[in-house]
Amino acid sequence: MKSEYKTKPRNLIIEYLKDNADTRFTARDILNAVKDKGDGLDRSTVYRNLERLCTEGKLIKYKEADVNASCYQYSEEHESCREHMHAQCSVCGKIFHLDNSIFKSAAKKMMTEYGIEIDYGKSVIMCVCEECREDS
Amino acid sequence: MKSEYKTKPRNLIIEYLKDNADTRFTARDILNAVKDKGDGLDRSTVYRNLERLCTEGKLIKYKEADVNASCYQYSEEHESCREHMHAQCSVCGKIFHLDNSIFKSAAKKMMTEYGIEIDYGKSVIMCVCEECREDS
DNA sequence: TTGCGTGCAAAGGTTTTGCATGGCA
DNA sequence: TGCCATGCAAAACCTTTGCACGCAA
Repeated sequence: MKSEYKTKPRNLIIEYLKDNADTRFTARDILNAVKDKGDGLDRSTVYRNLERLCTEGKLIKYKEADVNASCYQYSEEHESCREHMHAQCSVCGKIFHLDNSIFKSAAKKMMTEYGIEIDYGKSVIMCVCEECREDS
Repeated sequence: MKSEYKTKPRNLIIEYLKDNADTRFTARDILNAVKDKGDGLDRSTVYRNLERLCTEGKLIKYKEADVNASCYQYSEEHESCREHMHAQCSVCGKIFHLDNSIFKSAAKKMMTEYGIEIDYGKSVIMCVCEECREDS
């Protein structure tokens, strides 16, 4: 891993991530937010930084059926997002970090019945959260 | 729903779907496959047909983190792919249709611990299948 | 004949890449 | 000074759309 320099663009991006922890956002969201603050930032810089953060495991990258762009999600509390499963509300997009123990029984059955082994870090279960159920 | 015409391009696409049931593919995969067979087919025709098949519920459309293009999946046997969960091998892309009963315990815990309700039809659990585990 | 489907071309959006410049350590 | 990161521009992709033409029923 290359050493890392602290630069203004990078700080702006990190700042955005911290302000938007546990929600989904796209590269464009970051660009717009930074622009609204009066700062400038180039697309390629955003993409390169997001890419790096993903490689370092600090960020999750995924795609949603209804969204053209890649979505990202950052979480300060969860260092090991590659090791547990996530659930996402298909209405509001909120993300939940699921404890692997929940799937103990399911994992066993998936292995015996289908011969497959869960890849927890890459799995996202779609769901509807409490708030969104109440709203409807 | 408009009435449906049987055309050569549409047949080529359907043929591809049947030859590639239960695997993921992109619009480009279809274009390439058809081109390799010596036939011609336009991008827009492929997209329009895939769109229609999705609307009719005969095809599932989804996106993967590592793949830029939309992925599709067709299954002859499973009419109700919107009602059960799927698992996909992150190595070879093979898709498995999971019986919802497997998640009985997990679903209960997700509800009590996180207040979330699984959306089976939209969920895809990433996994590694038996063959791919043996290969590595 | 009617109207649906196709091919073509163009456009819009996302993401990547090469390169020279600028800035951190 | 020596790298690393940035900005800019261009290009590569994916996907959608308008339109005229062709073809199935």
